[in-house]
Amino acid sequence: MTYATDSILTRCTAQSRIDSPLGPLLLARTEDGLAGAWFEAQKHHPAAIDAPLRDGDPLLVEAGRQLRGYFAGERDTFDVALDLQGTDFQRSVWAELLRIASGTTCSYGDIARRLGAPSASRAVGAAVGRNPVSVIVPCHRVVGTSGALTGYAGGLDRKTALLRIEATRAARAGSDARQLELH
Amino acid sequence: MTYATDSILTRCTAQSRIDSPLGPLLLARTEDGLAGAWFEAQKHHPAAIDAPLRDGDPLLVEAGRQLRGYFAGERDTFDVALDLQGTDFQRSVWAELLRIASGTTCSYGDIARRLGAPSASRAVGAAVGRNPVSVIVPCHRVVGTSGALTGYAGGLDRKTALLRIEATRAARAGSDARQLELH
DNA sequence: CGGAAGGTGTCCGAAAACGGCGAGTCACCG
DNA sequence: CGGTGACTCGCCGTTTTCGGACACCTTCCG
Repeated sequence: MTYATDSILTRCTAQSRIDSPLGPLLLARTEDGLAGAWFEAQKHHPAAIDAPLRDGDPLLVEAGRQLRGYFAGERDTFDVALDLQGTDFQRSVWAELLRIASGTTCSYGDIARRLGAPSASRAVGAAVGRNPVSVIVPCHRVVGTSGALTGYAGGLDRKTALLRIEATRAARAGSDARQLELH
Repeated sequence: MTYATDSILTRCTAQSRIDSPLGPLLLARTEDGLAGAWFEAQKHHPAAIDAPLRDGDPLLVEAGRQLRGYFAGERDTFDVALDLQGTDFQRSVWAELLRIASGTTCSYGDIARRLGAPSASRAVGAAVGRNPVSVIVPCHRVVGTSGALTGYAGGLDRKTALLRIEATRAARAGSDARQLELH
Protein backbone atom coordinates (compact mmCIF):
# COMPACT_ATOMS: atom_id res chain seq x y z
CA MET A 1 0.00 0.00 0.00
CA THR A 2 1.42 3.36 -0.94
CA TYR A 3 0.85 6.37 1.24
CA ALA A 4 0.36 9.97 0.27
CA THR A 5 3.26 12.21 1.13
CA ASP A 6 4.05 15.80 0.40
CA SER A 7 6.26 14.64 -2.44
CA ILE A 8 3.93 16.54 -4.73
CA LEU A 9 5.62 19.67 -3.53
CA THR A 10 9.14 18.49 -3.80
CA ARG A 11 9.02 16.96 -7.24
CA CYS A 12 7.62 19.99 -9.00
CA THR A 13 9.75 21.50 -11.72
CA ALA A 14 7.76 24.65 -12.45
CA GLN A 15 4.76 26.62 -11.30
CA SER A 16 2.76 29.57 -12.56
CA ARG A 17 -0.30 31.62 -11.74
CA ILE A 18 -3.21 32.37 -14.00
CA ASP A 19 -6.36 34.39 -13.48
CA SER A 20 -9.85 32.96 -13.77
CA PRO A 21 -13.35 34.30 -13.22
CA LEU A 22 -13.34 32.40 -9.93
CA GLY A 23 -10.06 33.87 -8.76
CA PRO A 24 -6.37 33.23 -9.31
CA LEU A 25 -5.34 29.65 -9.96
CA LEU A 26 -1.94 28.22 -9.10
CA LEU A 27 -0.60 25.63 -11.51
CA ALA A 28 2.29 23.26 -10.82
CA ARG A 29 3.91 20.58 -12.89
CA THR A 30 6.37 17.78 -12.44
CA GLU A 31 8.59 16.26 -15.06
CA ASP A 32 5.73 14.03 -16.16
CA GLY A 33 2.74 16.33 -16.30
CA LEU A 34 0.40 18.73 -14.58
CA ALA A 35 0.42 17.89 -10.89
CA GLY A 36 -1.59 20.65 -9.31
CA ALA A 37 -4.18 23.37 -9.92
CA TRP A 38 -5.36 25.06 -6.77
CA PHE A 39 -7.50 28.07 -6.12
CA GLU A 40 -5.75 30.42 -3.77
CA ALA A 41 -6.39 29.82 -0.12
CA GLN A 42 -8.34 26.67 -0.82
CA LYS A 43 -8.35 23.68 1.47
CA HIS A 44 -5.24 21.48 1.16
CA HIS A 45 -3.57 24.21 -0.85
CA PRO A 46 0.13 23.51 -0.48
CA ALA A 47 1.74 26.05 1.77
CA ALA A 48 4.66 26.56 -0.56
CA ILE A 49 5.87 24.86 -3.68
CA ASP A 50 9.56 24.37 -3.99
CA ALA A 51 9.74 25.06 -7.70
CA PRO A 52 10.78 27.99 -9.85
CA LEU A 53 8.10 30.35 -11.11
CA ARG A 54 8.16 29.81 -14.84
CA ASP A 55 5.20 31.37 -16.57
CA GLY A 56 6.63 30.34 -19.91
CA ASP A 57 6.58 26.60 -19.32
CA PRO A 58 4.90 25.03 -22.36
CA LEU A 59 2.72 22.61 -20.44
CA LEU A 60 1.54 25.24 -18.01
CA VAL A 61 0.88 27.70 -20.81
CA GLU A 62 -1.21 25.12 -22.63
CA ALA A 63 -3.11 24.21 -19.46
CA GLY A 64 -3.82 27.90 -18.89
CA ARG A 65 -5.06 28.28 -22.44
CA GLN A 66 -7.47 25.38 -22.11
CA LEU A 67 -8.71 26.64 -18.76
CA ARG A 68 -9.43 30.05 -20.21
CA GLY A 69 -11.36 28.36 -23.01
CA TYR A 70 -13.31 26.39 -20.45
CA PHE A 71 -14.25 29.42 -18.43
CA ALA A 72 -15.22 31.22 -21.63
CA GLY A 73 -17.66 28.41 -22.35
CA GLU A 74 -15.79 27.38 -25.47
CA ARG A 75 -14.71 23.91 -24.43
CA ASP A 76 -15.72 21.22 -21.97
CA THR A 77 -12.85 18.76 -22.19
CA PHE A 78 -9.16 19.02 -21.46
CA ASP A 79 -6.17 17.47 -23.10
CA VAL A 80 -3.16 17.86 -20.85
CA ALA A 81 -0.72 15.30 -19.53
CA LEU A 82 -1.45 14.74 -15.86
CA ASP A 83 0.78 13.47 -13.08
CA LEU A 84 -1.57 12.87 -10.19
CA GLN A 85 0.32 11.97 -7.08
CA GLY A 86 -1.52 10.09 -4.38
CA THR A 87 -2.30 6.67 -2.99
CA ASP A 88 -3.50 3.85 -5.21
CA PHE A 89 -7.03 4.36 -4.00
CA GLN A 90 -6.95 8.10 -4.55
CA ARG A 91 -5.65 7.71 -8.07
CA SER A 92 -8.35 5.19 -8.90
CA VAL A 93 -10.96 7.65 -7.64
CA TRP A 94 -9.47 10.53 -9.60
CA ALA A 95 -9.34 8.37 -12.71
CA GLU A 96 -13.06 7.77 -12.28
CA LEU A 97 -13.67 11.50 -11.98
CA LEU A 98 -12.17 12.00 -15.42
CA ARG A 99 -14.93 9.81 -16.87
CA ILE A 100 -17.77 12.02 -15.69
CA ALA A 101 -18.93 14.02 -18.69
CA SER A 102 -19.23 17.76 -18.46
CA GLY A 103 -22.77 18.86 -17.71
CA THR A 104 -23.52 15.73 -15.70
CA THR A 105 -22.98 14.78 -12.09
CA CYS A 106 -22.84 11.61 -10.06
CA SER A 107 -22.79 10.69 -6.41
CA TYR A 108 -20.00 9.56 -4.13
CA GLY A 109 -21.72 6.20 -3.84
CA ASP A 110 -21.82 5.84 -7.64
CA ILE A 111 -18.07 6.13 -7.78
CA ALA A 112 -17.63 3.70 -4.95
CA ARG A 113 -19.73 1.18 -6.85
CA ARG A 114 -17.82 1.72 -10.07
CA LEU A 115 -14.64 0.97 -8.16
CA GLY A 116 -16.12 -2.27 -6.90
CA ALA A 117 -16.22 -1.06 -3.31
CA PRO A 118 -19.87 -0.14 -2.90
CA SER A 119 -19.58 0.68 0.77
CA ALA A 120 -16.56 2.93 0.43
CA SER A 121 -18.51 6.05 -0.43
CA ARG A 122 -17.17 7.91 2.53
CA ALA A 123 -13.60 7.07 1.64
CA VAL A 124 -14.39 8.25 -1.87
CA GLY A 125 -15.50 11.55 -0.41
CA ALA A 126 -12.17 11.95 1.34
CA ALA A 127 -10.26 11.12 -1.83
CA VAL A 128 -12.32 13.45 -3.98
CA GLY A 129 -11.60 16.20 -1.49
CA ARG A 130 -7.87 15.69 -1.98
CA ASN A 131 -7.99 16.07 -5.75
CA PRO A 132 -4.87 18.08 -6.57
CA VAL A 133 -5.96 19.37 -9.96
CA SER A 134 -9.11 21.43 -9.60
CA VAL A 135 -11.44 21.94 -12.57
CA ILE A 136 -9.51 19.72 -14.99
CA VAL A 137 -10.06 16.70 -12.81
CA PRO A 138 -13.73 17.45 -12.26
CA CYS A 139 -14.20 16.73 -8.60
CA HIS A 140 -16.91 19.38 -8.61
CA ARG A 141 -19.21 17.00 -10.52
CA VAL A 142 -19.62 14.74 -7.53
CA VAL A 143 -22.58 15.52 -5.31
CA GLY A 144 -24.54 13.75 -2.58
CA THR A 145 -27.17 11.18 -3.48
CA SER A 146 -29.83 13.71 -2.58
CA GLY A 147 -28.33 16.23 -4.96
CA ALA A 148 -26.86 18.34 -2.19
CA LEU A 149 -23.44 19.75 -3.06
CA THR A 150 -22.03 18.69 0.32
CA GLY A 151 -18.58 20.24 -0.07
CA TYR A 152 -15.76 21.63 -2.20
CA ALA A 153 -12.19 22.36 -1.27
CA GLY A 154 -12.34 25.68 -3.10
CA GLY A 155 -15.60 26.64 -1.44
CA LEU A 156 -19.17 25.70 -2.36
CA ASP A 157 -19.63 28.95 -4.29
CA ARG A 158 -17.03 27.87 -6.80
CA LYS A 159 -18.57 24.41 -7.06
CA THR A 160 -21.94 25.95 -7.86
CA ALA A 161 -20.35 28.28 -10.39
CA LEU A 162 -18.50 25.49 -12.18
CA LEU A 163 -21.63 23.36 -12.42
CA ARG A 164 -23.59 26.33 -13.72
CA ILE A 165 -20.99 26.98 -16.41
CA GLU A 166 -21.19 23.37 -17.54
CA ALA A 167 -24.99 23.25 -17.38
CA THR A 168 -25.42 26.34 -19.50
CA ARG A 169 -22.88 25.11 -22.02
CA ALA A 170 -24.64 21.73 -22.18
CA ALA A 171 -27.98 23.47 -22.68
CA ARG A 172 -26.51 25.64 -25.41
CA ALA A 173 -24.98 22.62 -27.11
CA GLY A 174 -28.37 20.93 -26.90
CA SER A 175 -30.17 23.83 -28.55
CA ASP A 176 -27.48 23.98 -31.20
CA ALA A 177 -28.10 20.33 -31.92
CA ARG A 178 -31.81 20.94 -32.05
CA GLN A 179 -31.25 23.77 -34.50
CA LEU A 180 -29.16 21.47 -36.64
CA GLU A 181 -31.96 18.93 -36.66
CA LEU A 182 -34.44 21.57 -37.70
CA HIS A 183 -32.39 22.50 -40.74
CA MET B 1 11.71 18.05 13.12
CA THR B 2 12.29 16.30 9.85
CA TYR B 3 11.72 12.59 9.61
CA ALA B 4 13.56 10.07 7.55
CA THR B 5 11.50 8.54 4.79
CA ASP B 6 12.28 5.94 2.20
CA SER B 7 13.03 8.74 -0.24
CA ILE B 8 16.54 7.36 -0.31
CA LEU B 9 15.19 4.63 -2.50
CA THR B 10 13.17 6.79 -4.82
CA ARG B 11 15.72 9.50 -5.51
CA CYS B 12 18.48 7.21 -6.63
CA THR B 13 19.68 7.63 -10.17
CA ALA B 14 21.93 4.60 -10.44
CA GLN B 15 23.09 1.54 -8.57
CA SER B 16 25.75 -1.08 -8.99
CA ARG B 17 27.24 -4.09 -7.25
CA ILE B 18 30.83 -4.70 -6.40
CA ASP B 19 32.58 -7.60 -4.71
CA SER B 20 34.59 -7.27 -1.52
CA PRO B 21 36.41 -9.68 0.76
CA LEU B 22 33.46 -9.36 3.12
CA GLY B 23 30.88 -10.13 0.46
CA PRO B 24 29.08 -8.26 -2.29
CA LEU B 25 28.40 -4.59 -1.69
CA LEU B 26 25.50 -2.71 -3.23
CA LEU B 27 26.20 0.92 -4.12
CA ALA B 28 23.59 3.55 -4.91
CA ARG B 29 23.82 7.18 -5.82
CA THR B 30 21.54 10.17 -6.17
CA GLU B 31 22.09 13.19 -8.32
CA ASP B 32 24.23 14.71 -5.59
CA GLY B 33 26.47 11.90 -4.47
CA LEU B 34 26.88 8.44 -3.05
CA ALA B 35 23.77 7.67 -1.01
CA GLY B 36 24.17 4.06 -0.05
CA ALA B 37 26.61 1.18 0.38
CA TRP B 38 25.06 -1.90 1.89
CA PHE B 39 26.31 -5.40 2.42
CA GLU B 40 23.85 -7.88 1.04
CA ALA B 41 21.21 -9.05 3.47
CA GLN B 42 22.36 -6.58 6.09
CA LYS B 43 19.99 -4.94 8.52
CA HIS B 44 18.04 -2.01 7.06
CA HIS B 45 19.15 -3.06 3.62
CA PRO B 46 16.61 -1.52 1.27
CA ALA B 47 14.33 -4.18 -0.14
CA ALA B 48 14.56 -2.77 -3.64
CA ILE B 49 16.05 0.30 -5.17
CA ASP B 50 14.09 1.97 -7.87
CA ALA B 51 17.08 2.93 -9.99
CA PRO B 52 18.68 1.56 -13.13
CA LEU B 53 21.64 -0.75 -12.78
CA ARG B 54 24.50 1.21 -14.24
CA ASP B 55 27.85 -0.31 -13.49
CA GLY B 56 29.51 2.34 -15.62
CA ASP B 57 28.42 5.32 -13.55
CA PRO B 58 31.57 7.40 -12.93
CA LEU B 59 30.87 8.12 -9.27
CA LEU B 60 30.07 4.49 -8.51
CA VAL B 61 33.12 3.29 -10.41
CA GLU B 62 35.33 5.63 -8.42
CA ALA B 63 33.74 4.59 -5.14
CA GLY B 64 34.33 0.97 -6.04
CA ARG B 65 37.94 1.70 -6.90
CA GLN B 66 38.57 3.35 -3.55
CA LEU B 67 36.82 0.55 -1.69
CA ARG B 68 38.99 -2.03 -3.39
CA GLY B 69 42.04 -0.02 -2.40
CA TYR B 70 40.80 0.09 1.18
CA PHE B 71 40.25 -3.64 1.37
CA ALA B 72 43.67 -4.20 -0.16
CA GLY B 73 45.17 -2.17 2.69
CA GLU B 74 46.40 0.52 0.34
CA ARG B 75 44.37 3.42 1.60
CA ASP B 76 42.52 4.49 4.73
CA THR B 77 40.61 7.55 3.60
CA PHE B 78 37.94 8.12 1.00
CA ASP B 79 37.25 11.01 -1.30
CA VAL B 80 33.77 10.65 -2.76
CA ALA B 81 30.86 13.07 -2.83
CA LEU B 82 28.26 11.85 -0.33
CA ASP B 83 24.53 12.51 -0.19
CA LEU B 84 23.48 11.14 3.18
CA GLN B 85 19.75 11.21 3.55
CA GLY B 86 18.36 11.20 7.06
CA THR B 87 17.07 13.36 9.86
CA ASP B 88 19.02 16.36 11.11
CA PHE B 89 20.17 14.38 14.11
CA GLN B 90 21.25 11.41 12.04
CA ARG B 91 23.24 13.57 9.65
CA SER B 92 25.00 15.27 12.55
CA VAL B 93 25.94 11.86 13.93
CA TRP B 94 27.17 10.60 10.57
CA ALA B 95 29.20 13.76 10.09
CA GLU B 96 30.87 13.02 13.38
CA LEU B 97 31.66 9.48 12.23
CA LEU B 98 33.62 10.89 9.32
CA ARG B 99 35.98 12.55 11.79
CA ILE B 100 37.09 9.31 13.42
CA ALA B 101 40.50 8.46 12.02
CA SER B 102 41.16 5.04 10.61
CA GLY B 103 42.79 2.73 13.11
CA THR B 104 41.08 4.40 16.06
CA THR B 105 37.71 3.91 17.71
CA CYS B 106 35.45 5.87 19.99
CA SER B 107 32.36 5.20 22.05
CA TYR B 108 28.72 6.09 21.48
CA GLY B 109 28.90 8.39 24.48
CA ASP B 110 31.91 10.21 23.03
CA ILE B 111 29.89 11.11 19.98
CA ALA B 112 26.94 12.17 22.09
CA ARG B 113 29.20 14.52 24.01
CA ARG B 114 30.76 15.94 20.85
CA LEU B 115 27.27 16.75 19.65
CA GLY B 116 26.52 18.60 22.87
CA ALA B 117 23.94 16.04 23.94
CA PRO B 118 25.81 13.98 26.50
CA SER B 119 22.80 11.92 27.47
CA ALA B 120 21.81 11.00 23.95
CA SER B 121 24.21 8.12 23.61
CA ARG B 122 21.39 5.71 23.06
CA ALA B 123 19.95 7.84 20.31
CA VAL B 124 23.43 7.97 18.83
CA GLY B 125 23.45 4.19 18.79
CA ALA B 126 20.23 4.13 16.83
CA ALA B 127 21.52 6.70 14.36
CA VAL B 128 24.84 4.95 13.89
CA GLY B 129 22.92 1.78 13.14
CA ARG B 130 21.08 3.55 10.33
CA ASN B 131 24.21 4.69 8.55
CA PRO B 132 23.42 4.23 4.87
CA VAL B 133 26.98 4.14 3.57
CA SER B 134 28.88 1.28 5.17
CA VAL B 135 32.67 1.34 5.36
CA ILE B 136 33.09 4.81 3.84
CA VAL B 137 31.15 6.39 6.67
CA PRO B 138 32.98 4.41 9.35
CA CYS B 139 30.20 3.43 11.68
CA HIS B 140 32.23 0.34 12.50
CA ARG B 141 34.66 2.49 14.50
CA VAL B 142 32.12 3.11 17.22
CA VAL B 143 32.23 0.67 20.10
CA GLY B 144 30.90 0.50 23.64
CA THR B 145 32.69 2.29 26.44
CA SER B 146 33.97 -1.05 27.66
CA GLY B 147 35.40 -1.79 24.24
CA ALA B 148 32.71 -4.31 23.39
CA LEU B 149 31.65 -4.15 19.76
CA THR B 150 27.97 -4.19 20.74
CA GLY B 151 26.54 -4.32 17.24
CA TYR B 152 26.84 -3.87 13.50
CA ALA B 153 24.15 -3.85 10.87
CA GLY B 154 26.28 -6.00 8.60
CA GLY B 155 27.01 -8.47 11.35
CA LEU B 156 29.66 -8.33 14.07
CA ASP B 157 32.01 -10.51 12.02
CA ARG B 158 32.33 -7.78 9.44
CA LYS B 159 32.84 -5.13 12.11
CA THR B 160 35.69 -7.18 13.56
CA ALA B 161 37.18 -7.69 10.13
CA LEU B 162 37.05 -4.00 9.24
CA LEU B 163 38.70 -2.99 12.50
CA ARG B 164 41.39 -5.61 11.99
CA ILE B 165 42.13 -4.31 8.51
CA GLU B 166 42.53 -0.80 9.87
CA ALA B 167 44.58 -1.88 12.85
CA THR B 168 47.07 -3.85 10.75
CA ARG B 169 47.40 -1.00 8.27
CA ALA B 170 47.98 1.45 11.12
CA ALA B 171 50.60 -0.87 12.61
CA ARG B 172 52.29 -1.24 9.24
CA ALA B 173 52.26 2.52 8.71
CA GLY B 174 53.78 2.87 12.15
CA SER B 175 56.58 0.42 11.44
CA ASP B 176 57.20 2.10 8.08
CA ALA B 177 57.56 5.39 9.90
CA ARG B 178 59.93 3.77 12.37
CA GLN B 179 61.96 2.34 9.52
CA LEU B 180 62.14 5.81 8.04
CA GLU B 181 63.37 7.16 11.33
CA LEU B 182 66.05 4.49 11.47
CA HIS B 183 67.46 5.45 8.14
C1' DC C 1 30.90 -3.99 43.27
C1' DG C 2 26.25 -5.31 41.25
C1' DG C 3 21.91 -4.00 39.71
C1' DA C 4 18.21 -0.81 38.46
C1' DA C 5 16.51 3.33 36.48
C1' DG C 6 16.42 7.34 33.62
C1' DG C 7 17.46 10.10 29.61
C1' DT C 8 17.36 10.36 23.84
C1' DG C 9 15.99 10.49 18.81
C1' DT C 10 13.92 7.56 15.67
C1' DC C 11 11.37 3.76 13.72
C1' DC C 12 7.45 0.64 13.68
C1' DG C 13 3.18 -1.31 14.50
C1' DA C 14 -1.30 -0.84 16.37
C1' DA C 15 -5.17 1.75 17.49
C1' DA C 16 -8.00 5.65 17.37
C1' DA C 17 -9.94 9.67 15.08
C1' DC C 18 -11.60 11.88 11.12
C1' DG C 19 -13.97 13.09 6.97
C1' DG C 20 -17.02 16.59 0.73
C1' DC C 21 -21.33 9.42 2.53
C1' DG C 22 -25.53 6.88 2.52
C1' DA C 23 -29.25 4.02 4.11
C1' DG C 24 -32.61 3.57 7.56
C1' DT C 25 -35.82 5.30 11.13
C1' DC C 26 -38.99 8.35 13.09
C1' DA C 27 -41.54 12.46 13.97
C1' DC C 28 -43.98 16.00 11.80
C1' DC C 29 -46.80 18.40 8.48
C1' DG C 30 -49.72 19.29 4.64
C1' DC D 1 -50.82 8.90 2.68
C1' DG D 2 -46.50 11.14 0.50
C1' DG D 3 -42.85 14.22 1.37
C1' DT D 4 -39.31 16.47 4.28
C1' DG D 5 -35.98 17.08 7.68
C1' DA D 6 -33.25 15.70 11.88
C1' DC D 7 -30.92 11.97 13.75
C1' DT D 8 -28.27 7.53 14.22
C1' DC D 9 -25.24 4.20 12.73
C1' DG D 10 -22.18 1.48 9.77
C1' DC D 11 -18.68 2.09 6.31
C1' DC D 12 -13.57 2.69 4.83
C1' DG D 13 -9.00 4.88 3.36
C1' DT D 14 -5.98 8.10 5.44
C1' DT D 15 -3.87 10.66 9.07
C1' DT D 16 -2.59 11.22 13.59
C1' DT D 17 -1.25 9.55 17.95
C1' DC D 18 0.76 6.57 21.07
C1' DG D 19 3.59 3.07 23.16
C1' DG D 20 7.30 0.07 22.66
C1' DA D 21 11.97 -1.05 21.25
C1' DC D 22 16.69 0.04 20.07
C1' DA D 23 24.19 -1.23 18.17
C1' DC D 24 24.21 3.24 25.29
C1' DC D 25 25.96 5.35 29.34
C1' DT D 26 25.73 7.59 33.83
C1' DT D 27 24.00 7.82 38.34
C1' DC D 28 22.28 6.16 42.41
C1' DC D 29 21.43 2.79 45.88
C1' DG D 30 22.15 -1.47 48.20
